[in-house]
Amino acid sequence: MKYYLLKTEPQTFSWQTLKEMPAQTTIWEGVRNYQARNFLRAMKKGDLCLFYHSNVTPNIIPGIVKVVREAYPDPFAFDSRSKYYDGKSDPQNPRWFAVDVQLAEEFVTPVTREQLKEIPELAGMELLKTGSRLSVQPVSEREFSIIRKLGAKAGG
DNA sequence: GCCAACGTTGGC
DNA sequence: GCCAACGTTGGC
Repeated sequence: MKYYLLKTEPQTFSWQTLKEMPAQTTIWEGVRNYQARNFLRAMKKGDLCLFYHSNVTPNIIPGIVKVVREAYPDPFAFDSRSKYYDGKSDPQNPRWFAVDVQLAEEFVTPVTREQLKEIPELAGMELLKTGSRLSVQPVSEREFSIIRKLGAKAGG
């Protein structure tokens, strides 16, 4: 099993919205960066992802989602009305992919970026690197387990 | 293939 | 709102 982190701006797609989705499941679409795309394609059913809210104060991880459908062509890339439309993506040879994820675990206490920065073992995390913009990124088992424990702890 | 210009991301 | 970091575009 592998671990990842998925970034989303709450104004685009929030944890709350996910909770209200049927079966608390959503397509993870709109990834338009090749490196992020490659991580999406590497995901296997059952892999777990930290759900990260970027571009908001505070930045938090409210919980964990799991991959319930492995990578398939991102339908939004072919929809000319979508902001994620990419005319250069050929349906016969799709350029962009999506996965489906389902809410797996809601943290008792959302984990904040501030908290993460205080933990020496997390200093190497991609998320915390200056200028990191990768919206889909791998997380080590160790990092994942530390963050999961933080979230499970009542009172932060 | 280089690289300047430009647009976007995202923490602060 | 600022701006550094980064990815992409396109002229040459």
